[in-house]
Amino acid sequence: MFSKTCEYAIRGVIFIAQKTADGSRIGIKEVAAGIDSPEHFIAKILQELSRKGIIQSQKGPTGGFYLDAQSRKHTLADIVHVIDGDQIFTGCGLGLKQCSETKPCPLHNEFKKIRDAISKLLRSTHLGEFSEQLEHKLVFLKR
Amino acid sequence: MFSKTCEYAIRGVIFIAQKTADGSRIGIKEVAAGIDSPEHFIAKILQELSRKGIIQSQKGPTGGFYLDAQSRKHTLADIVHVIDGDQIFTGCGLGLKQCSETKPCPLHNEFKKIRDAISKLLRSTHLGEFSEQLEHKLVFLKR
DNA sequence: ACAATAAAAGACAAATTTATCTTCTATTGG
DNA sequence: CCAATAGAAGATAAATTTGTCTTTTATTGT
Repeated sequence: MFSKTCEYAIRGVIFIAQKTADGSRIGIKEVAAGIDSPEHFIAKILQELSRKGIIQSQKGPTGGFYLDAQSRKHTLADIVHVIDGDQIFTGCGLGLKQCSETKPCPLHNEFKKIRDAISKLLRSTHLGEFSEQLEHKLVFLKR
Repeated sequence: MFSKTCEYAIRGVIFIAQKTADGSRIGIKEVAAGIDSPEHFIAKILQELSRKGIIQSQKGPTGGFYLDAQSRKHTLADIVHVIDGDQIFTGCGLGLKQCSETKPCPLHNEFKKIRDAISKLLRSTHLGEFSEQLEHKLVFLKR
């Protein structure tokens, strides 16, 4: 469904949201350990999300990653869009570029329903929700 | 959603179903041209599906690929299962191996609905349906 | 039996994704 | 201002997926 990179991205951001609900920052090593991912790999991913304004980062001592008020309004769809592009939102299930409403592949309408369900889910899940969850179930972000 | 290999597989089998609805056989070159895929690549995919009994093949002159009565009862789910495994049917959307009903990831229940919709679609689409379609819209299997 | 045909199989190569390692830059506290 | 800290960035490498090429095997019609 998502690339591995995107899976790490979502897990990482959820972890950050949960761990920095009080406005504090969290270091990359802690994130990597928290979601059981390669440190430098998740670092690059978070840098990308930071550049795009989906999350915030701060260099130097006491630095780390966190979410500001604006970021908490972002959705999972924003993350997926930055990392995997819009393939999952608009792409044909059979990988056909020319597939469209007017020239549909044999499964176009069926796939459309599923794509729409995925889009709706991702667009309606805001990052702030994860900060607000009382029971974080952190262990379940590890593989 | 699917690997490229799996996309080719589905497109290839639909094409074969449409082209051999009369019980005839179709050569690998024609299939490759028909779905705009690398010849040897789709060949390997169809060989695998043939070994697993999802489609039939015949060597030698007048040989080629086709579907028998039994194969027409197979579903898209069977193809996906052979090529991509059961990840799409049962896997966690965030790639977590330990994610389950009792230890769910933060998106488990939401992803479950989507997985179920995909499963239902794939399991309910039988290969025979494509043989029976009057208007084949063959061009829409090409990229 | 023989030559032609077409799928099967195996080796190899390119491309993409995933992961690692090293160096650079910004920030903080003393 | 300096040393320590921590993210940013770039280069490199491993693994996986995708694609290509060559040889083998089975089948057919003559």
